[in-house]
Amino acid sequence: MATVKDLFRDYLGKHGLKVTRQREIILEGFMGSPSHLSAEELYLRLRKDHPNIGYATVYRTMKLLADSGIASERHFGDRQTRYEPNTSDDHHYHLICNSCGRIIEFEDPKIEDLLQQTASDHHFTLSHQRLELYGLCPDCQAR
Amino acid sequence: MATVKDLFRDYLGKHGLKVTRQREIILEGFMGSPSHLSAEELYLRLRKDHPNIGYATVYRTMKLLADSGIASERHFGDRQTRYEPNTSDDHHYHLICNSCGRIIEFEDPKIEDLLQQTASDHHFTLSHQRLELYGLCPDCQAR
DNA sequence: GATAAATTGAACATCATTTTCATTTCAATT
DNA sequence: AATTGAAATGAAAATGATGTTCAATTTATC
Repeated sequence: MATVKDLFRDYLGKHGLKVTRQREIILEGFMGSPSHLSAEELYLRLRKDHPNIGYATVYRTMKLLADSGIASERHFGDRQTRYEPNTSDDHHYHLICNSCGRIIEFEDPKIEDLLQQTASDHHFTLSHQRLELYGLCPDCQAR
Repeated sequence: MATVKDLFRDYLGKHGLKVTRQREIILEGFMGSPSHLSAEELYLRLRKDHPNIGYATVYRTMKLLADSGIASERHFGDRQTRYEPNTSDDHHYHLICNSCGRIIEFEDPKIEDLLQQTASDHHFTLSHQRLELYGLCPDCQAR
C-alpha cells in the first residue's frame, strides 16, 4: 500500500521538486503529531530533535503538504493557519470550545447532502467547505 | 423605531465612550456599503469624502461595531477580517466563488436544526457558527 | 466656557507569513 | 565518484493586516 510518504515523494517527483531530508522530517513530524497544529507549533516540536531545521522551511513544506492533498489548511478563531491530515473519507466538521479550545470533529451525511443541494441550487460546483460550531463544552459549562 | 445610529450611540453612552464625528461617519459609510468589506476597503471608500479620517480610527471603530452587536466579523479564505451588518433574523451562511470572489448568502432552517442537534448531542451550548461553501459560480465555470 | 476623560491621527510595533539571496544539497549524467 | 545545473535551505529582511503609543484635539459634564 502507498504510504503517505510515498504519496509525497510522488507529488514532488511529478512537479520537478526534490525529496530532501528536511521535507521527510517535517512530514513525519506532522503525521506523528496531534491534528490542528500550526506551522510554528510544528517547528517548535521538530526543533527538539532537529535543531537545524529552519522556520521558513517548515512553512514552505506545510504549503507543499496542502498542495499535494496530504494536509488541509484550517482557520479557526485565532490568527494562525492550522493543518490537519486529510483522511480519505473526507468531510468532517468541527465543534470548538470557546473556553478551553478543545476541538471535536464530527461528520453528518445529512448535513453534507443539504450542503451539496444548496450548492446545486445556486449552480455552484463545490471545491471545499467549512463548518464550525463554537460554544462551550460540557466541562467548561460546569465551571 | 431605534435606528442603527441610535443603537450605536446607546452602546457608546453605556460604556463611557463618546459619540464622535468620525464614528458617525464610519457607521454611515459601513451601513451604506456592500456587505463583507474589510476595514481597509471601508477606509479607502471613506477617504474620498473624508480625507482626514485615519486608518487606525476605522479599525478601532469596526471593532466597536462588532462589540456593540451592530456588525459581525468574518474570515473567508484571505487574510483580511471582513464585516457584515447584523440582521435580526440571524443565521445565514455563505457560498463563495474561488475565482471571482463573489459571496452569496443563504439560509436553511433544516441545516440550522441539524447543527443545533449536533451541538446538543455533544452537550455543547452554541455561541456562534460558521458555514462556508467554496467553489465556482456559474459564470466562472463557463470560462 | 472650564475641565477631565476619551479620541484622534501619524508613526511605530507586532505577529504570522513570505521573500530574498548566498550557500548547500539533490539527482541526473559523465 | 566527480560534475553540473536546478532546486532547497536557512538567516535575515520584507510584507501585510492589525494593534498600540502618545502628543494634540475633541467631547460630555459641571
